Amino acid sequence: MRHEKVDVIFQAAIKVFADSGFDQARMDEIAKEAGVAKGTIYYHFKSKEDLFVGLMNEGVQKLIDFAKRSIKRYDSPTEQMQALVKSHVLFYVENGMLAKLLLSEAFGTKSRQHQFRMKIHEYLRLIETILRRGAETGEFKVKHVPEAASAFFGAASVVVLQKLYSLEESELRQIDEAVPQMIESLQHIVMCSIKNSPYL
Amino acid sequence: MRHEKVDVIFQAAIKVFADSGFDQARMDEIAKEAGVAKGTIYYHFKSKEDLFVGLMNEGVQKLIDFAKRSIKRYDSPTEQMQALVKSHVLFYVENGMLAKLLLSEAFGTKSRQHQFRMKIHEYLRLIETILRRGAETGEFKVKHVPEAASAFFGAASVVVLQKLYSLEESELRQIDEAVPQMIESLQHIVMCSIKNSPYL
Amino acid sequence: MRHEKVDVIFQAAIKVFADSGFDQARMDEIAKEAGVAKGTIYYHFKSKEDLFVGLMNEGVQKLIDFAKRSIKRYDSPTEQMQALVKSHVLFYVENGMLAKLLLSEAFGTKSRQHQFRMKIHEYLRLIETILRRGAETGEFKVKHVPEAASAFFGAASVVVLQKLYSLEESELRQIDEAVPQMIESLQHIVMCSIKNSPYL
Amino acid sequence: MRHEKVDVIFQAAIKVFADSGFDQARMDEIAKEAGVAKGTIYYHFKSKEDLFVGLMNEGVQKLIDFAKRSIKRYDSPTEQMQALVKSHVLFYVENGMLAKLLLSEAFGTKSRQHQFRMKIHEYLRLIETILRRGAETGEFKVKHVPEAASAFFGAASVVVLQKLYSLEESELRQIDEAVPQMIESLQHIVMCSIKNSPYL
DNA sequence: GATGAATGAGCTTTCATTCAT
DNA sequence: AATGAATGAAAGCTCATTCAT
Repeated sequence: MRHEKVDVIFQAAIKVFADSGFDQARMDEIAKEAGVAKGTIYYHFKSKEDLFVGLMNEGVQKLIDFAKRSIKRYDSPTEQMQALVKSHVLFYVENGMLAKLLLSEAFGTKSRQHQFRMKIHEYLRLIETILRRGAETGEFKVKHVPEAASAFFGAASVVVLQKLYSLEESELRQIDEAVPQMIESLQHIVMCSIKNSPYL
Repeated sequence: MRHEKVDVIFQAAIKVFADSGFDQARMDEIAKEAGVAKGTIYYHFKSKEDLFVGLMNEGVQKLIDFAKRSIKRYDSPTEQMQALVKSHVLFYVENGMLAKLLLSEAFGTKSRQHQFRMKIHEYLRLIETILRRGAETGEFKVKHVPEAASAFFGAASVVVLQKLYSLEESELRQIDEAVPQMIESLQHIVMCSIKNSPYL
Repeated sequence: MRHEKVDVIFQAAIKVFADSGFDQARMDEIAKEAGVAKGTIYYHFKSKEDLFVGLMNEGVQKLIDFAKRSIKRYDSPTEQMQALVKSHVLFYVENGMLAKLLLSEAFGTKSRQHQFRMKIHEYLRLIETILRRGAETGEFKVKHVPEAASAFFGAASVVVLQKLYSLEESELRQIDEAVPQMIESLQHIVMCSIKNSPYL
Repeated sequence: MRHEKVDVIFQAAIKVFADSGFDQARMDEIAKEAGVAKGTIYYHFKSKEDLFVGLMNEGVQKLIDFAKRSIKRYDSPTEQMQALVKSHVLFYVENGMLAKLLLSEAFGTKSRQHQFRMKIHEYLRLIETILRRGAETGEFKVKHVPEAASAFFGAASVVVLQKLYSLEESELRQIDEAVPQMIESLQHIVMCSIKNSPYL
C-alpha cells in the first residue's frame, strides 16, 4: 500500500503540472498545495522529473483502464470502437490537465518525454488491437493500422482541448453540453473511415 | 526589407525553440546558433516571449500560405480538401520543429499561448471554409464543422509527429518513404467522414 | 527572535549599500561580505529593494531610539535640544554609512525613496516636538517649525559628512578629535536661532 | 565657442541625470532627449562619467556665479550673507534637479564624487570668505568657520529639497509661495548664529 | 519520516561602449 | 561629424536540490 503522503503529493502535483506544464511547475507550489514541506517530496521522489514521470504513467494508466472498462461491456469491434471514442472524450473532459500534458509533453527528445511516449504507446496499441480484431471479423477495413490509431488519438485529443480552451473561464460549465456533439463528430469520423461497408 | 540579422536570429530561434520548447530554450543557445551576440537578439526583439510570438506567427502564416497555394490549383472542394491534407503532411515533414511547437505550445493560459491559438485559428478557418463550400455544392455532408476541422488538424498533426518521433535518429531518412502512406491514411479518414456518398 | 542569518545579511548590506549606494551595490558583494550564498539573501528578502527598505527603516529607527534615549535624561527643552544635537553627531560619526545613505537616498521619486522619507519624517517630528514644547514654555521662539527642523537636520548631517570625507583614509582617527568642535558649532547655530533671549 | 551639439546634449543630460540620478540615467534616454544618436554623445564625451562630471561642474559653477552676482550688489558682510541665503534658495527652487544631485552624488569614494566635492568646496569657500570678512569688520563672530559654512549649506539644501518632495506633484506650484518662508527661516538661523550682537 | 533554511548554477535582461559606415 | 547596429560583461533573481536537525 502506497504511503499516505505520496498520494497527497501526487494529487497536488497533478494539479500544478496541469496548470503550468512541466517547466513552469514549481516544487514549492506542489509542496504548498500538498501541505507538506518541500523536503518531503524529495524524500519520496528522486527529482522533479521522477515525480512527473510517475504522475504521467499513472495518468495514462487511468486513461487506459477507463478505456478498457468501457470496451469490456461490448463484444463487437464496432461497438467497442464507439465506446472507446466516447470514453476518450469523457476522460479528457474530466481530466483536462492530463489531456494538455499529453500533447505538450509527449513530443521531444528528453528522456522523460521518451518514457511518456512509451506509455502513450500502450494506449495506441489498445486502439490498434480493436482495429485489427475488426479487420479479422470483417467489420473494419483499415489499410494502415498505426497511422489510423495515431490519427484517432490526435483528432480526439485536439477536439476536446480546442473546445476547452475556446470556452472562456465563465462558460466552462457549457463544456458538458458540448460533450455529446464532440462524441458524435468523432464517432462519425472514426466509423466512416474504418467501416467496411458505408456508415449511415 | 527586413534586416539581415533578424532572419538569422529567426532561423536559429525556430531550431532551438523546437528542440527544447519555450521554457527550456536558452537565449544563449539561440545567440550561439545564430552566430550573434546575445545583446543583438535583444536589440531586435523585446524579450524571449516577443521573439517566440513573432516566430510562431510567421511559422503558422507559412503553413497557411503553403496550404492556400496548394488549394488554389483546384476548384472542387473535394480536390481542395485532398490537397490540403497533402500540403499539411508535406509542410510538417519539412518543418517538424514547427509541428511540435504547434501542439506543445498551443494550449495553456499564458498570453503567448492565447495569441498562438488565435493564429492557429486562422488555419482552422481555412479548413472550415472548404468544408462549408463542399456542403453548399452538395459534395460534403458535415454536421459539426468546427469539430471536424479540429479533428482533421489534430489527426494530421499527431500522425506526422508520431512518425517523426518513432523513427530513430538514424532512420530519419525513411520519413520520406512514409509520407505517401501518411497522406493516404489521412485523406482516407477525412474523405470518408465528409463525403456525402460512400468513399471507396 | 530574528533569525541569525538575517542579522548577518543586514550588517553586510549596510556596509555595501553605504560604500556604493543603492544602484552600485551588488547582491553578490553583499552575499560575499555576509559569508552566505546569494540565494540565502533572496530566501529572507523579496528583492534588493526590500532589503534596502528594511535596512533603512531599521537604521533610522536606531537613530530615533538613540535620540530619544539622549533626550529622556533632560526635562527642559533647551537641554533636550542640546542633547539631540550631540546625539545626532555621535550617531553619525559612529554610523557614517547610514549618514551617507540618509542624504543620498532620501530624495527621489522612487517608491523606496518615498518610504525612506516617511521614516526620516519620524525623526523630524521628534525635533519638531521639542521645538514646540520649548515654544510653549517660552524658552524658544520659532516661527516656522518644520523649516527649522529640516534645517537643523540638514546642517548636522552635512557637517559630519563633510568632515568625514574631508579627512583622508589615514586620518580617519582624527574624527574623534573633531567631534566636540562639530557639536559645539551645531549647538551654537541651533540655540542661537531658537532661543527667545540672546544666547551667548 | 562650444560646439552646438554639445549644448544640446548638456541640456538633455541635465534633465535626465536630475530625473534619475547618475546610475539610473540611461545614455539612450539622454540621446533621445537631445535628439541625437547615441554615438554622437560618445563623439563629444569620453564616457557617461565624463559627461556627468562636466555637467556637475557647470551646474555648481552656475550656482557660484549666481551667488556672486547676488553678493556683488552689497558691501557689508551682513547684507551679503542674507543675499547669499536668498540666492541659494532661489537657485535651488529653480534648479531642483541640481539640488538633488548635489546631496546624492556629493558623498562617496568614487572619483567623480571626489571631483564633485572639490567643486562644491569652491562654493563653501565663498561662504567662508564672507564669514571671515564679517569677523574682520566685527559684524560676525564665528568660532569654526568651515563647520559653519557646511552647516549653512546643508541646512539650506535640505530645507528646499524637503519642501520640494513634500509637495505632491499637483501642488508643485505652491513652491513659489513657500519661498519667502524658507528664505526667512534660513536667514534667521544664519544671522542669529553668526551675529556678534543679538539678532532680532 | 519530515522539515525548511541554505545553496549556487544558471537564467533573462540591461546598457555603456565601440566601430564600420 | 554623426550614426545606430552590434556587443558582451554583468546584474538581479529563480528554483531544483541538499542536508543538518
